[in-house]
Amino acid sequence: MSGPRPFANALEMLRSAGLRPTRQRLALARLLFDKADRHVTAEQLHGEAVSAAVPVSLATVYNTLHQFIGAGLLREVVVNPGRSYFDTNVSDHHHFFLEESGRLVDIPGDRIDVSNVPLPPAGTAIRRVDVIIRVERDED
Amino acid sequence: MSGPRPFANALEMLRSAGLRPTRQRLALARLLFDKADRHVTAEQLHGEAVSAAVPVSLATVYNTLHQFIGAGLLREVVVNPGRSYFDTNVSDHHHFFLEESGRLVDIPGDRIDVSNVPLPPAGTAIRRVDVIIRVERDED
DNA sequence: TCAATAGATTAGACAAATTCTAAAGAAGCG
DNA sequence: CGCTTCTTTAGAATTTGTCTAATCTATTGA
Repeated sequence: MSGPRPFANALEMLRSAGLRPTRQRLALARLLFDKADRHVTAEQLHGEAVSAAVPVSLATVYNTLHQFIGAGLLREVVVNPGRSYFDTNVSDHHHFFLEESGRLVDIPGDRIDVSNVPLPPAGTAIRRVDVIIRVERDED
Repeated sequence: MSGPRPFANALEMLRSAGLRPTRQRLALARLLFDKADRHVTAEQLHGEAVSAAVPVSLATVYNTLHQFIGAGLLREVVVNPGRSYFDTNVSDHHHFFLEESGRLVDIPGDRIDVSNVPLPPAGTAIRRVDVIIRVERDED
């Protein structure tokens, strides 16, 4: 759905990112990338790690998530004030956001067109375009 | 830039919204709407009120901002985890976000096209489409 | 005008998410 | 193995925003 994963396993992925393959980082990488594209919060991921009997603190989860973002392995999605989602899909795409449930749904980049974009303010260059389509329960 | 303001003054605006025109709400409405389109945080607005010798607590600033949102006088823009911007422009439009400075710049709705939007997930309806163009300082 | 009342404001406590700090632990390297 | 560097961690601190209970104020109608 978002192209082949570039890494055969977590160890290789961490090595390529220049991050020491510690027990915590290996476990978090597996939790994040072994399944399909995911949108997780730090608390969620920490809960999964604890459930999987991986000894890891919440501070380390935050550290690791930010290191993964820095390495381009992960993307942050901001839809809600006061809570961040971390998206394992780093290809070009956008999101539906279901406000009631807090769920994010990917929209592949080629399934939506953003065109006629004006020039960015003087002295700046576009880094990323985020389209967030906020949806609500349909009264049927 | 965003059409004529629908209200001649703050008093009339609050009345139409069914909100008692208290000293605090009147002052905050003037700070927000007397100038051109603005993007402010709650802390910023509180600071402005205090500077203008308006006695108002931060709690009231938050209450008032949310009441104004409920009345359709204001819109919340979410671009940064852990901080909300309140936008006095409620017409159809989008934003450039300058990450380094935290500044928002309006993009009129008719200056950008979002097309070919896929159907929302079953049982949901689109409430709003937000386009956030993240820009960074251009290395010239 | 004035008292009654419904609604508004406030200080300060509280809450949630995230970051920081300083100390202890683990990796990598010779 | 021992040294050095990087990592993890508990817990404190920070930040943003909300809640509570008491006080205050706008409105209303006699």
